Amino acid sequence: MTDVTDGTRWLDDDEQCTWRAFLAVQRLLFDRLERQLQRDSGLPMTYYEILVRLSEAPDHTLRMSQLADSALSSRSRLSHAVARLEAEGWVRRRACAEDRRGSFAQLTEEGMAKLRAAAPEHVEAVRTELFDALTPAQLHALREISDAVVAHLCRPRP
Amino acid sequence: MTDVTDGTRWLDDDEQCTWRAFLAVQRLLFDRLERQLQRDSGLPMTYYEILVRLSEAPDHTLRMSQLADSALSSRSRLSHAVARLEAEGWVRRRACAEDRRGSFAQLTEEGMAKLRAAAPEHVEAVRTELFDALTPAQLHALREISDAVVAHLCRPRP
DNA sequence: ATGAACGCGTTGAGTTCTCAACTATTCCGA
DNA sequence: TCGGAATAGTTGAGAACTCAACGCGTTCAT
Repeated sequence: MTDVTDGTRWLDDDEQCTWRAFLAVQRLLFDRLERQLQRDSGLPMTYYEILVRLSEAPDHTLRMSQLADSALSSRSRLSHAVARLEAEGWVRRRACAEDRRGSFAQLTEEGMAKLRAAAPEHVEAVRTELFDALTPAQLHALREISDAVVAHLCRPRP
Repeated sequence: MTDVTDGTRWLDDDEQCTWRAFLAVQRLLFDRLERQLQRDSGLPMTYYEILVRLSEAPDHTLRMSQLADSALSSRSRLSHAVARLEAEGWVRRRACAEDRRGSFAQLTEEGMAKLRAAAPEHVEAVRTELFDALTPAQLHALREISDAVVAHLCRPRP
């Protein structure tokens, strides 16, 4: 698996450990946050994320494609998600006059209430599970690392 | 949402940015790796992970519960996953004589071949999408941060 | 002015995941 | 040694996601 004759740039032991530790964070942390949010509020994190982004938009309204971009979701995923959020009464779709292919998603009052109810426990979980584990220096490093990776992933594809 | 009278330890602006950047890494990076592996090898990352852990075990064999622990998977998730891997002929289940509730999962030769075929492109993707974005110092920091979070999450629950 | 290419959003089928319930076995204290 | 609790693993139903295909509106080059 670490044969060097095949042109693959395999990971060395250190890199391997780093990668696996990072993978472990990803699984352990997000499984836990997902579970907390589901148990306490009946929402997957991606749906919560959608409510958050809408709550920050002017008039609590965003074009579907802008919402997909800001929630880092595929169009399809967002469509399915908004369908459920609409059925629950937390989001409403509105037609777009300027571009009649498009549509708006708008957070309803009930949706805003739902978000307000869900937020405290979720934020508390993020804090206790992640932030409380790290020193201020580590938090700062995490910020820079994350920004670097995001920039790298969003660069024009080579 | 940032009302301080309710006892919730809200995130300040800096923390908010850190959290969102980290969340973005999680979504962008793992969506991409997942997609690459699915496209090139027809495997979800969690299934790939299972094959990896088995390949590292003595006799390519592990108890289901050990496998679940080492792949950071729930029992149920693992059961479903192994069912598919077995149907593909990549894993075989074996009864456990010492504890007749238990069972072993063993990687087959075909499973090993599958893993060998899938690995190079996946490792290459991990390298180009993550490692190439970071300086050696950042990689080192990422390792320490990840270890700290994992230790924090695995500590005896308070 | 027209038609091809593109963009927006949705849909349906199939896959993977979660949760809760279940069987079967083992452990352990009285 | 008996019986309840704990452990191993599986199952099925339902939720969420992916992919590919689609319908319809817009854009743009000719």
